[in-house]
Amino acid sequence: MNTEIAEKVTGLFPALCEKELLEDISRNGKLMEVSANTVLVEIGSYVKVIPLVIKGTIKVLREDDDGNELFLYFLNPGQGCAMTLNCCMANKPSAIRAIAEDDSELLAIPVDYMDKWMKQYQGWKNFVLQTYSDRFEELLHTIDSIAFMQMDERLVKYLKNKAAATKTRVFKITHQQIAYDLNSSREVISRLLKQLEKLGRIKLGRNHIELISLV
DNA sequence: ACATTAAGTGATT
DNA sequence: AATCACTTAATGT
Repeated sequence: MNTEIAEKVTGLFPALCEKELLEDISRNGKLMEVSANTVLVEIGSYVKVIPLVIKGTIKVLREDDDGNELFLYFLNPGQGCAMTLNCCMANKPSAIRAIAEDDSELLAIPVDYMDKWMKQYQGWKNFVLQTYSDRFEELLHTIDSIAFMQMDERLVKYLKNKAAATKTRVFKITHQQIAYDLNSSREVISRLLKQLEKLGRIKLGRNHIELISLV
């Protein structure tokens, strides 16, 4: 029994605290460290492990037919990837790409245990359902923001989101990358960022953005 | 000093 | 809000 894993899971995933489940997890899960920008799940790939986030931030994004990307959401410690759960159970290729936003630590659970644990452990089942539920809600918000919100609001939301996920107010990022994430164009992002700077809500520099007051 | 890349701008759709 | 064509500024070699 790997106590390191057990401790981390108890701390971050209270839903998974059943004794036998905890033992099962610590026996079969593998801790892995990934550095920033590592691609964890590629679109079209078949996923064989379920990652639970222990430390860091994972960015989940979608891509359209032309290869334009669209940022969906961040995964933080204490969360698992709903898409992965989904794909694993249905044995379908991934519809999303997941990349490490920061240096992160994951607990990888082999998919083979999915079925068994779903039946065997109430806590695991609850965790899976909760994960689905959380993401579903999140996705609805994302849809709202694409369908109904203006770019400026989406940008502010994106910045806030990123700040919350990475727990920092200064990020190293280019306007172009934000444009990719939001499926917009660099000029539009630059102009909107400029406005925010004029309002004193952020501070701009080459390759970095500092958040001042994003209410 | 020069090339490269990020960011700013005005005009057009 | 996106795209184009161009300028300006910062950075690496």
